[in-house]
Formats: sequence, structure tokens, C-alpha cells
Amino acid sequence: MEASAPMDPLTERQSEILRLIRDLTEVSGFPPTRAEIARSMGFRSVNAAEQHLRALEKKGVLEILAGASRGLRVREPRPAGRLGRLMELPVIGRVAAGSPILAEAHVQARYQLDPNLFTPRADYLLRVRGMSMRDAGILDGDLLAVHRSHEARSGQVVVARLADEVTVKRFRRRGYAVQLLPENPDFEPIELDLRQDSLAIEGIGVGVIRSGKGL
Amino acid sequence: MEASAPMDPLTERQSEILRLIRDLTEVSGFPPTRAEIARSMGFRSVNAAEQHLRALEKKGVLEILAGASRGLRVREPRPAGRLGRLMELPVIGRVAAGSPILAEAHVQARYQLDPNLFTPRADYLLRVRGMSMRDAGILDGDLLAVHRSHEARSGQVVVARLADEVTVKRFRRRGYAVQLLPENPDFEPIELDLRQDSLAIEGIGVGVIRSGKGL
DNA sequence: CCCGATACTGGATATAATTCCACTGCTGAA
DNA sequence: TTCAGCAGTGGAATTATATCCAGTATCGGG
Repeated sequence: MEASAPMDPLTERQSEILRLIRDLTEVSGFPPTRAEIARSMGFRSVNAAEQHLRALEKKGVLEILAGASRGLRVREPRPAGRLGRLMELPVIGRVAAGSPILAEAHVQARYQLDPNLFTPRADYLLRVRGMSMRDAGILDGDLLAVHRSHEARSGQVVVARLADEVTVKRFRRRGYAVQLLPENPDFEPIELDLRQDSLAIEGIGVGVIRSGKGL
Repeated sequence: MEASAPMDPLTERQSEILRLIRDLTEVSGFPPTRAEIARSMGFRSVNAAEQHLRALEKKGVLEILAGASRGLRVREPRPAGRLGRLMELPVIGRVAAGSPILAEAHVQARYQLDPNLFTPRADYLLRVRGMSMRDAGILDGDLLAVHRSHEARSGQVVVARLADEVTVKRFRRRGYAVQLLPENPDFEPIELDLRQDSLAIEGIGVGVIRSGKGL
């Protein structure tokens, strides 16, 4: 059995609720709370709203984010747009220790970019923290366009994970000896021996985007 | 003094926050909480976010609905016309003496970019030549996203035209005295007196894109 | 020198909001 | 008849969130 799309029919009341959510979101800029839904619909119990939301979620037309206030998202059948060739890249912010880089929780935004802009193809944008790559023209707050890859060649800028920390450095390797080099004399190179240290390459840098007034 | 509309300039941090609110709203479907803003920005105190929100409200670019969770509304200046989907930006290469920057002959390529990427809106991409802005993280071959404007404020990176030459420098002005400052000690500042020297501002830098190779 | 603006940390508190539980009543299908 | 889905009431526990208060530090102007 599949839980999914083909749109079980909504009851009269349910589509009324769905429409209400859309309308309230439109006018206020954010989705309503259960209490607000109940008030608008004339319910005397917030739980009436809650039950409707559950039903809408089960029918796949609504997303409920557990624990988040106003955590409702109406599943739109894709709002037109969607010009064919563009890629939509997630912007990854602070990466929590131990969690995969591309976890939804790290996504700060999504930008559409022209695929021809970077080669090889960029898979995501990582917001760089700190000045350790300053002399490579990668500054604090910049977005590093990253191509996912578990291998790197000497001289490439890599996104590496060391003991649960994600870092951007220039990669250099000779046999088992790996160096992760900052491009800023104020920082120390990281020296690793692959026979004893664990190193995971998450991707290689293929571009930089700096937006805004940091300029 | 009145607090009102005409848009006091936002500080760098403030516009960063504003952009974050816009982006997170776009991604999740509802505005962030103070705690979420703090987390994304790296604050350890939710109050840091709160203070920024107050500042943004006072400057008239944000609405805060008291008591409502996620009660944030970014006041869109509704960019005349439609900020609709993608923009296609021309990449401008070497600019021939005496001809307008946007002349067709200078266009090397066109890239589609997400309008949300830069604020204010980028009008074209200029390929930077030379290392005179190295310490600002703008390297030879980088694309500078430029917002067309004939005025600039001190501290901004500008595209200026001096005696038929187009150059990228940091702008500083005190009365009639204008300095065009390189960000590289190997280059000399350019000092101008507006009473005798001609200076045309072609635009202000709002972003940088570096693709591939140098990395 | 003190002041206001900016940019934060850290802690406390009241309230906004989610979420669970126990019930009532209806309807249509097995 | 019994059961599942639908549509609600009412109350309460627990988080999530907004919001206040008291600090620290830096910066530029009067």
C-alpha cells in the first residue's frame, strides 16, 4: 500500500479548513495556530482543529512539523514556475556535530542557479565560517559551492569532516600523509596520517558566492 | 526626528538577519522564531535575535506582531514591476574605452540567477581583472555582481569610470575629496578632487561569484 | 567624559501553542 | 450490530516562544 499522492477526496469540512489555512497564511504571512483555526471556524475546542489537521496530513495535502508552532505547510502541486534547466541548491549553515551535511535541519535557504556557472556541477552551497581560507578569497560568510565527492586531488579545496567537525581547507596528499592547509598564516595546517586518523572528504569546492554588503 | 518610512540604512548584520528571515520563510513556509534565528546566526542568546528584530522594526522594514509566535512580516518594498522568477544577467568582460559598460559587444555570457541571492538586485556581472581588490576577497577572474547606480556611499565597492577606464575599487568620500582605494598594499590609492577630476560611478558591488579553476 | 547605537551573553517568566486523553454523536458499510 | 471515519466538546500537561531584565563590550559624536 502507498500512503501517497493520488489525492484521497477531502470532505467538505476538510477542504474548508485547507482553504482557511491558505487564506490566513496569505494575509498574515504565516500559518494559523490550532486556536486561530478553531476561532475562525467557530469551534469551541482547539482539538477539533487538531483532528482536522491530522486528517489533512493523512490525506497528504498538508505537512505538519511536530513541535513547531504554526508548523503547517500546504502541499502545493508545485506553483508553476520551475523553469526546466535550473538547479535548486540548498544553502547549508552550521553543521551540527555528527549529523550528515545535507540534513534538512541545516538548510537555511535554497537558491536557483545556472548549472553552467560551475564545473563540475555544484550540489550544495556551504556557508563558510571563519577566515582560515582568507588568502584564497574565501571569507567569513561566503557560500562555497560544493561538488559532492569522497575523493580529492592535491591542491583542491575540500570540505572535510574530522572528528565530527566540518572544515574547509586545501587538500594535499602524499601517500598516507594528508595535509589540510589553511590559506591564512594565522592558522595552523592540519596534518593527518591516514593509517591512524579518520578523514572523510565530503566534497570539493567548485566556486564561491559572496552576497551582500560584506563587500 | 521621525522614525518612519524612508528606509534608514540597515547595518550589515541587520540586513543579514532580514535576508535570513526571508530565506527561512521561503524554505519552511513560515517565519522563524527568535531561537531559530539565533541558531542560524550562531548567537548563543535568543535575545540577540530579539534586539535585531526590534531594530529592524524601528527602521520600518519588518513588522512584529506582539504575542504571536513567528509573528514576523517582512515589509516588501514591492520592487516595481515584478520580481518574478529568474533574472538573466549578462557577464561583462573587458570594457572598451569610451563605450558604455552594457554594450552588447562586451557580453561574454548570460547566466540565470536567483534574484534573492543579492540585495540590492544585481544588474550585471563584471569580470574583474587584476588583483587590486585581493584583500577584499575579489580575485582576478572573479565575477562581480553589480547593481547599477550613479551614487555610492563611503565604504562601498564601486565600479567607477575614470578617463575611459573602468575600475573596481572601494569608494570613500569627504566633501570634494574622493578616494578610490585598492584592497592590496601593492597598489596605490587613487585620489580625486571632484572640482577638477571627472568621475562616473557605474554601479556598486553587491556580490562576488568565483567559478572553478582558481579554487 | 558620557551618551546612544550596535551587537551581543545569560537567565527568568508568563503566555502561546502543541499535543494527549477521555467523551459524545452522527453516518454508512460489513 | 458493530465498527471505522467524521465532527465535535472539554480539560490538562508540556513545550515552544515571546518578552523582560541585567549585564558586557565597542564605537563615534557632542
